[in-house]
Amino acid sequence: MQNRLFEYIEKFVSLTNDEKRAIETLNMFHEFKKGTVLLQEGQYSSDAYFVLNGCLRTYYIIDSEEKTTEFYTELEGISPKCVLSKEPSEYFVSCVEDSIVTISNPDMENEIFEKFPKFETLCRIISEQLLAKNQNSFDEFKTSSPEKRYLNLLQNRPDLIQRVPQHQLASYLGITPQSLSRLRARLS
Amino acid sequence: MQNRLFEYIEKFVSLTNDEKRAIETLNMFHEFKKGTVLLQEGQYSSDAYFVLNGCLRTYYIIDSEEKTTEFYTELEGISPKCVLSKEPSEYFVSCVEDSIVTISNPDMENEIFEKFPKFETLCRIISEQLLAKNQNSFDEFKTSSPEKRYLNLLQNRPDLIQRVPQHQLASYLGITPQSLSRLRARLS
DNA sequence: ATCATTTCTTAACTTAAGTGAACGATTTAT
DNA sequence: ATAAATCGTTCACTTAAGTTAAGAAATGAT
Repeated sequence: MQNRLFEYIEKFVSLTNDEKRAIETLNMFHEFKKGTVLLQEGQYSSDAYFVLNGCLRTYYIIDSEEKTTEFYTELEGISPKCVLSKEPSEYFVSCVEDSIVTISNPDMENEIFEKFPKFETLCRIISEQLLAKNQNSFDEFKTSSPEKRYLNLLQNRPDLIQRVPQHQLASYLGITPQSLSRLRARLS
Repeated sequence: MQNRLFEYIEKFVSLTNDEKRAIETLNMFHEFKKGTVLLQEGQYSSDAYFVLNGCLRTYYIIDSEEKTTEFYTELEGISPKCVLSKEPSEYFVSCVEDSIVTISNPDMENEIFEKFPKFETLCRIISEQLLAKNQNSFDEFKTSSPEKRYLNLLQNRPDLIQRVPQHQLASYLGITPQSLSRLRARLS
């Protein structure tokens, strides 16, 4: 699993053995069972998650209904809003599957940044890319109908449709589970 | 206008006179008339924009219809996707009002980063914050009905409803201009 | 100032999403 | 293994959004 992390990082910057060792000593690797809640609504937390294996999801509970807003699979990371805002979290993070995840926090990051400024460059680049990607997803969402969004998902993340329960997918698509069920029936 | 930029930056990091002068020599300040198109669909560009005064919007043309996805007003920045992807832009950027804008590009940024590493920290922090903000907006969008989204907008960016044409607001809310018109009638 | 274009609203109609409820199917807990 | 809870689908009904069209209002161009 370490290797998977290093390979990911080396898509952006090269790593010396020293740097790899520095990462290893941080002891960031954690394993969780399906259903484990990593972050609760209302909780203060400074933890960011990076998925090495498995699947996490973020969801709100609104009018006692779960509203899933995002799924994070292999090599995707979540830096929850509450980490930056330092306010209680508005949403939950939990494991859709058994998952292997790294957990880090700003203190660890700053420590690494000081020793190896390269990592700050890494984080800047990744943030910029995630922002562009997120903006793009948002644009696609705004400019598409639920049906188009579902077809899009089939194209771009077919794995999600397999590994994630329908009712979680539904709110991810901005609709009710019933509508998704109908939509699927309509398409076949 | 320079001052407005410095004040913004100094919300994140303090600036020495040296650093201010370095920024000034970059000559980033530009003034545009309402309606000016800064970026065309299909165009390659490495320019990022930061609004000091006025309002920019990003929009797609889909089936010969304009779909507005975002508005950028005072102290908001756009780093178009095509700058990072190095592919032709999928969308347009134009001025909703007469606007004063800084234009920068990765070369300028890297030059500054080398001289003043502090600016890379600045950019990382801003990216991280924008990402969190963008994710939050996306979440709100997904979990709200068009009506709720409109009411939200009234709350959070009432200025936009004044300064921006209805039909541009409509696609920003993910609906047609007719639906927005109806929705407004319904609410009063 | 006038004309042309664009924008906003309204209306009638169609289509799809929300809602509430029911019923197997599946999963989870004991 | 069995009961309980959750999940996915279907149905009938309601509500709202998409679509097409038309006309009034506002804006922009000459």
